[in-house]
Amino acid sequence: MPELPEVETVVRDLRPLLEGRRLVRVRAGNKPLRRAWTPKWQSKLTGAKVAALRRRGKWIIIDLDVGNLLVHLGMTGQLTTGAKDRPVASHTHVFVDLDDGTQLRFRDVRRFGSMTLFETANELDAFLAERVGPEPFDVTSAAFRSALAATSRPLKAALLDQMVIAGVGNIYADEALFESALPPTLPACDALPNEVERLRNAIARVLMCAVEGRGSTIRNYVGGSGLRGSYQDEFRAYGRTGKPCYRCGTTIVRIRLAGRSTHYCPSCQKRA
DNA sequence: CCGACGTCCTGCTAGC
DNA sequence: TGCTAGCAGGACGTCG
Repeated sequence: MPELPEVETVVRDLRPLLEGRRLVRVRAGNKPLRRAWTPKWQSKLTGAKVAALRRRGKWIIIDLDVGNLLVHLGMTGQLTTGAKDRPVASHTHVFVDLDDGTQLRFRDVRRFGSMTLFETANELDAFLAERVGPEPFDVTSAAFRSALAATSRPLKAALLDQMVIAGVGNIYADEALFESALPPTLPACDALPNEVERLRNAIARVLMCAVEGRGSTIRNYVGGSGLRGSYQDEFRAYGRTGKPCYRCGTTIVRIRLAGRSTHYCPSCQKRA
């Protein structure tokens, strides 16, 4: 469900509610998540103080004085706070009581998400280093160009690769490709330098606008305080199968690429 | 090594 | 109305 803008929104929402708080009690259900929850973490986390909240790619990092909690929302994950006694939604897997009487909850219907504790910063950094590449707002032209030059996969597949660029998922890959008027099927290594630069700028622009709109709510995404996003109203390619292209009027088509639905305009997402 | 593809899981809906 | 195939903001293991 969540890509960079949604994850960033959750982090921004939760930051003022979590930073400086102490964890009073931590409880996890027994249904396994993507990465198994270890029971000993419960005691390890009790009394821990939240130093900071940050995002890396699609990962949420909760820095504590006893280590770092690393959260991934997978497809359907929700991380929210609120009154401890609010009704418990189905598929809620982790409950964290805070010292101000509120409760942080991790809910994930499909359980593709995870919440794990790293006891040292080194372990966390090593874990992230092997699966998260440059942030889209920081990546240099040269780095992005060489990452794309190194693969023959279609552009769409390359954008979904978190080591190529962190935080882009199925929606924003389609939106950025539309914005830069590039075919999703183009082998990444065939993209010309000016095309790569156009794509890099489009990714940053699309993600920035989406963050401003608090992400996209298509199905069940909610921010840290339960608010929905609005960027779904700005989609120009994703989910617009059969509708006219905003640029040229041609019907937007959907194909299967890299195992994912891919939406694009067959007429204007072509090379000059 | 690289890339394509299946799998994990549950719920919703389009289409018969 | 009722059923079911197919699909869903992701990541990773396996196979060729």
